[in-house]
Amino acid sequence: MARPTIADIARRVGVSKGAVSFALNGRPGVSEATRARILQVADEMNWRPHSAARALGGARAGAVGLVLARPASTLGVEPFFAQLLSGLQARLSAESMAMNLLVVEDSAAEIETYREWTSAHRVDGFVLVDPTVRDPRFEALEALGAPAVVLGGPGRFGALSSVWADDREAMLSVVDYLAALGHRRVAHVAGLPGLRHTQRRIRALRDSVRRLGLVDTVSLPTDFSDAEGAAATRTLLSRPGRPTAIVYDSDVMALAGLGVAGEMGVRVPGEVSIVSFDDSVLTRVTHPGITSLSRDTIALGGQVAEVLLQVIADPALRRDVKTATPRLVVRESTAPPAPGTAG
Amino acid sequence: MARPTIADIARRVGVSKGAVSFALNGRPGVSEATRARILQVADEMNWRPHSAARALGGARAGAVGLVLARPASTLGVEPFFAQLLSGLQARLSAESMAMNLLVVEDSAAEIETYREWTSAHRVDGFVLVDPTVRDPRFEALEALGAPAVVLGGPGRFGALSSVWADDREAMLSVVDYLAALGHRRVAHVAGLPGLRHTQRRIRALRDSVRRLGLVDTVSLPTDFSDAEGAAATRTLLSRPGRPTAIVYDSDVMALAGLGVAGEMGVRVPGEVSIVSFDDSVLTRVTHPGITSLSRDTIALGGQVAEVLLQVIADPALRRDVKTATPRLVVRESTAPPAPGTAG
DNA sequence: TCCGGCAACTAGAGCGGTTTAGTACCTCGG
DNA sequence: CCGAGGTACTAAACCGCTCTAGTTGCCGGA
Repeated sequence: MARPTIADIARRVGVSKGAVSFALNGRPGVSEATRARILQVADEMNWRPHSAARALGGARAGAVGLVLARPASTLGVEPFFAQLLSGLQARLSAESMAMNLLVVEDSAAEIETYREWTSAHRVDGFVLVDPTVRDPRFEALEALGAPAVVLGGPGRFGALSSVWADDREAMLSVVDYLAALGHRRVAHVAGLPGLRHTQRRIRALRDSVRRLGLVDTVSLPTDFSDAEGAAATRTLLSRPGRPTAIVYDSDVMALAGLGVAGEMGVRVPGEVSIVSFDDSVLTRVTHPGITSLSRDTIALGGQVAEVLLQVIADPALRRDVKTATPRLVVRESTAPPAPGTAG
Repeated sequence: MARPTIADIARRVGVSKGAVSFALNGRPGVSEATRARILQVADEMNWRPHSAARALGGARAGAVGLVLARPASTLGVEPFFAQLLSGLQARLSAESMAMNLLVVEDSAAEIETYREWTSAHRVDGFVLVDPTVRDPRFEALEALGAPAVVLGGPGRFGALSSVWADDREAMLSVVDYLAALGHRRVAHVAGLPGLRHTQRRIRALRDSVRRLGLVDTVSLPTDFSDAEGAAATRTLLSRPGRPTAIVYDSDVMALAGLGVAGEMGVRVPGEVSIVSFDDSVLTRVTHPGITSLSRDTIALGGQVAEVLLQVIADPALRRDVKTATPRLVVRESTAPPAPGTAG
């Protein structure tokens, strides 16, 4: 027998489709005896709901959407997304919610996908990542009236809810640590300049200069690729008055930087200290291990999912959840600067 | 105005719903003039198809499913999936097909997901990865009659189509290269022992012993994690008569192995050569760079998508596509063995 | 002139659920 | 013994789209 429908169950039990629907959805209108009988028959017939039919009636789609406007190559190397994804799904699957994932070219395509999926009732809500400085996605999503959660830093995302970490505080803790070790020339290999968190980190570093009396700090923007991370490192290490410590916005770039230092014969941490803003297996596995800011990305995914579920349940709701600030895990890539270089 | 339906368009143009449906789907039954008018109005009203309604009629769901039964932590570190994903989507999005992704605990949960998504018409077909030696998923999918493509090695996957690479040939090419450099003691840090490709690689290595007159080859299975990769490396390098070359089944493990060698003061490639079975940014970025088998994973994803689309279009079809065998990219982690260690 | 055939369209059933309006029956107070 | 009110159910509309069967009008051939 092909897929059974509630009509099949109704016939077999000898009740109406409506009664079956009530019973299967646990709502009042049927006696306990009838409900039990219907559930038993549904189970025997191996019935499963037809999500399309449900969605048609205006009910939940039973899925959330995540659209990424990042080049595929960038996606590949960062553990961040995979971990975020599994954290999201751990929470979502408890609610039998699926996840629609799409990788697109740019944010225009991303917005078009939001339109299509909303119109098509394909998803009940969206997760947004990588908020940029003047991000057209917020307005578009608000216009669509689709529930959404932004994963980003502090600040406003239109009327959208958010889950955020304090990048500023994290950067300050890194620079405080380096300054305490005696470093005065700290450089920063940043990520995409358009991203909000890149801006926040750059600003936090600049503020540290004044506060801690550092000299000569600089932030070089990159596209997060290993190639640009390596190039930026090469630039920094070739300068007269080279930095004694470099902070990288991602673990892949930190790793690339470590490679460049080795290549140039610059000892780590003897001549330059290295800190990564992201922790992952990569930072643990290298030799020397890389001092990193560590956070529980899987838990972060769970929090995002939680907030999204709440917003889906009550679209009028708006929540802004601050997550734990990443803490610094010290490994072998950081040490006090060599005497004579610290000026 | 809320989301427009084809009925709204029909009313506005002054034709029936059926005519609108014909026009929008590019099928005969309306004149060119009417079709143009309908398309124009649809565009003006910003109409988008409601995929649930389409799926209800028994038509395509407009999505494919990828269910991964891997621990989230393993997922994170390998660029492989992200690249595969983007390759899949590049091809699928040309057909406006979306992708439903789910990470589950084990293959029982995976099979249950296949049941649910098939019943619910949520997807039109599936991509299967990580085929194991006696894999229950093939039978389950055949019973469901769902179109599917297995990404794996040569061999039968029940009646399912497949896209496969020749692991055996790849392993042989690695061992040939190492033997040509003069290595006689080659070790292998393998992946999960239950996976078919792990078995094939182990067998290929064993066969090389006889063919090339190597001594003392060994394959240590792992769970693909950096921890087990490091542990296996430690074991191998502590042995009397330690190997002069180690082949790793993944880039993360090769990286971990490189770290362990550094820790133990074993020079790479002076005292031990290292080869990774997977190429990615990680192998390029380290110092020394790791010699690796390289393949175009994004293109691979495209091929899988192509075959899946064909099988969805004609479920009776069965295709087995062999992909290009990975080619060896030599970097600095391999060299002839030091004199006196090669025996 | 009439009819067959075709192009261009319409009407409406159907997909598998949900939901509302309505009905039959039971119970209980007065 | 009657009617109000609650419970347990049925019938059917409805969601947006597809697709089949039918209808209309026009053209060309005998």
